[in-house]
Amino acid sequence: MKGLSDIDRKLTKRITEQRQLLLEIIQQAEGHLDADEIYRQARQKLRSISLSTVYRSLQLFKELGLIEEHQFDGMRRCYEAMPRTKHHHLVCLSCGRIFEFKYPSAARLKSRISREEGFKVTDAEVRLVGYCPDCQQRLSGNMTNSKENKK
Amino acid sequence: MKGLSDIDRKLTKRITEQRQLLLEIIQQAEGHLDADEIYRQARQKLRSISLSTVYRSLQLFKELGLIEEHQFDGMRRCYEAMPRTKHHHLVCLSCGRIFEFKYPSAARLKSRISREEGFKVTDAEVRLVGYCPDCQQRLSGNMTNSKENKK
DNA sequence: CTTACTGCAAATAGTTTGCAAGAAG
DNA sequence: CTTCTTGCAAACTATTTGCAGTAAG
Repeated sequence: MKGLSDIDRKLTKRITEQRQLLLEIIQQAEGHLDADEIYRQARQKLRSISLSTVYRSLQLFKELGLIEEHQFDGMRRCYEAMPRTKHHHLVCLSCGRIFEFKYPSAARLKSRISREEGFKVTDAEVRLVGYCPDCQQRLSGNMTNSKENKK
Repeated sequence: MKGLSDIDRKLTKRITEQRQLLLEIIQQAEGHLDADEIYRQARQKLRSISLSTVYRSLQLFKELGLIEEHQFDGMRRCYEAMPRTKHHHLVCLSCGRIFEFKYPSAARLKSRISREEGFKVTDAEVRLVGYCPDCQQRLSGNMTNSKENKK
């Protein structure tokens, strides 16, 4: 016991090879990666890395505000480097890919609800689901049901 | 084999005591229930019902368009009777309760994205997170961390 | 009889945790 | 040496599946 209160604990975060690598992978990625994809990519550079390290690092990055975590209905969680500009997501029900779009009006909604409902809104996210141009084409052409891609 | 193609199978859905009970519970509920809560409520009326029946019925109701499934980041899935009027959700980060609000502009966004991006948008959902009036009060008053309620 | 539905137990998927060893300050 | 981090294996949680028995048409 050194006289430190509970609040003061966990001060020193080390920059390890693993963490550096993982963060790099997330930041280099154009899109959104799930834990397993990050793990697979990391193993190509650092054979010995473990899945728990991935999960623990993601947790840490989240706390530090370096990345953002999303979970779209029914899908596994995915991560992206903290975006400089706020955006929203469009999920394709067929191929599972995630697209982004801007929607500045969300800020207005946020303050409206805060004002009208007394709810302190910390974040507003708009999620659209549907079919991307590619999949619309593919699905109309042949009847092959291709829903199992991202399983 | 009766000459039925794959598409023709699974035609007859039976109305069983279990299904009736489960649907009733969901429809009577004011808010959103998760599978386990539905299970617990169902057992009070029908002791022998099993959790897998609950899951299988939820699946069925979803397919039939009788209920809607939601999954808010990190939380377990929850269900509500198919709402007559479209609404969106506000999740309290402290107590986990889910509130609803209307946002007609979402329809406009939906058609805008369809038009501009060639994405066929089937649904638009706005999700706000933050702190409900009750929790704001409670959290400012005393420092007792009450995040574990809904765990 | 044939098909649908159920409860039970076992399987899965994704994620988290305990622990002992190792590396950093 | 004290604290932080890691890999491994085991634990956990939410959900799904296989199966044999039962009920319904």
